[in-house]
Amino acid sequence: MKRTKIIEALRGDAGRADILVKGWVRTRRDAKDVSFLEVNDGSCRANIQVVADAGMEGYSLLKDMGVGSAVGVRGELVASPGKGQRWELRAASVVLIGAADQESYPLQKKRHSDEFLRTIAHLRPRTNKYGALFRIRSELSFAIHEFFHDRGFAYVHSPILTGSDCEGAGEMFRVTSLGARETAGLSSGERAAKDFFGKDAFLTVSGQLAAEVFACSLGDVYTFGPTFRAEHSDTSRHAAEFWMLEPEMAFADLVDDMDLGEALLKSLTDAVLSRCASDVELFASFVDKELPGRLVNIRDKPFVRLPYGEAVEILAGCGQGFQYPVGFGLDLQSEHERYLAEVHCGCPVIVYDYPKEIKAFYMRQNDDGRTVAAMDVLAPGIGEIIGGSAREERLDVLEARVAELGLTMDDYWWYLDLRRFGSVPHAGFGLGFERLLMLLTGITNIRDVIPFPRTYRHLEF
RNA sequence: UCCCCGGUAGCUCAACCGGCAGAGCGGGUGGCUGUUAACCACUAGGUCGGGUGUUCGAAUCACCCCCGGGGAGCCA
Repeated sequence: MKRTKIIEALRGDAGRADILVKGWVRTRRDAKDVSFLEVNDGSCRANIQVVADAGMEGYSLLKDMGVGSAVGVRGELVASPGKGQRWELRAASVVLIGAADQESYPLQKKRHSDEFLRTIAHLRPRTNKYGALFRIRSELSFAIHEFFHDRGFAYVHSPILTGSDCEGAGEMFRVTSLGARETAGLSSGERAAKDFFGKDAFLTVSGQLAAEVFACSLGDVYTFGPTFRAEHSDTSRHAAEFWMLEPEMAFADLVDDMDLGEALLKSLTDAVLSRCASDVELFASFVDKELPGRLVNIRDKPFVRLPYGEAVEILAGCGQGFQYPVGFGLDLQSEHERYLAEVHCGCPVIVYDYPKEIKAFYMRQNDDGRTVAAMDVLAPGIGEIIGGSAREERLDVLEARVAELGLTMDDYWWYLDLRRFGSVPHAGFGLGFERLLMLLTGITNIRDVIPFPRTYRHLEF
């Protein structure tokens, strides 16, 4: 007999004579001649209540069906006479699929701390909170593909391995197939020549350059995949491996870029609100009481758009005592970003036209000669959630900027070729997927929104 | 890398000014005629993160180290 998923069993409007449910026991309550099993199979937040009467086939197995054990239950789905659930499964027979030793099973019925659950990342998805979280993560990934697919964007698989050591966004992990013995005594150049690719190889820090290439051929594209940073950042918002979404549009300017970013965030927020209502409710109850209001706010209220110069004036004149100085040419600090989003605007805010000194070389220079067409979306509680720009498509301007900064583009002849042959204005942005999840769930530590977090000094599981 | 807070039973935490190591939950055993993170009774369970020092006496005070958390910088 085929198993019925619990989400399916609980969704109907009628009882069912004979179904088979499989899942893990969340708790068991025994009375003298009847036992109640709460079984969860991960398909939804809700458990199904199994009622097992003495004398039922397999009743003697019940004593081994403790918390965490895997069971199969066949029986009749009937309206529940008890409070707390609409349907229950009146068991005709039960089987023990996989026992869980009660003395050593680490999950208890009661709430655990996030810190403890991180030490058992292989079991934490079996808890209500992490089950809900990882269902949302999955739904959100799907919603991203839907959003772009509906708009005619092509999904580009940017490479994970790269031979370029300055994609422009931080420290990189070097990849090698050589052991210590094979490299002993070699210079770095000799070592690179002997290595797998005949040159140094790294894990990518961004798919942007590949996205630009494909935008300048397929038009509208996006990349969505893992990226890697070897920075020694040890904070609740940084991981060494994280997922990044990077759309890129040809024939587009900064306004198009901002429009896309705002539409994307609104669409994804709506998707989570409408498709994961029960899971969102869990986060509203146990993680962040203000979550539903914040999500509705993101979905419904137009984002404020603020030129960097105005943002600086607001910060300088607001009377707030900031720890770091405010002034044109200085980068916005966390405290400034949060003031703008949380206090001044009360909703996500897009700051744009930043001084060129504090932004990357590839960003398109504005006519004022001192700013670039860059934009950051700052979200309440999180800070920067999106960072993007129009790209410098004018070869001479780009080369001048590269020279000015003392960079070398030797490895990027192909990137410059985009500006040599049929160059077009184009724009895009990067969105940190984990940070988006934090924004949409209220979870405050990045290690708790990724299945197996990789952070500085931590590589478990 | 810097600043702050913490580490006591499997988990979450108490232990006041230095004086016998505690509770709830979880586990085990037994009980209970429909329970809702059930309930009742009994019970097992400790290198007080590690080291050094001060003291008649250290979970408690001092110093060093390890680990965890929060914040900052950098960023996504």
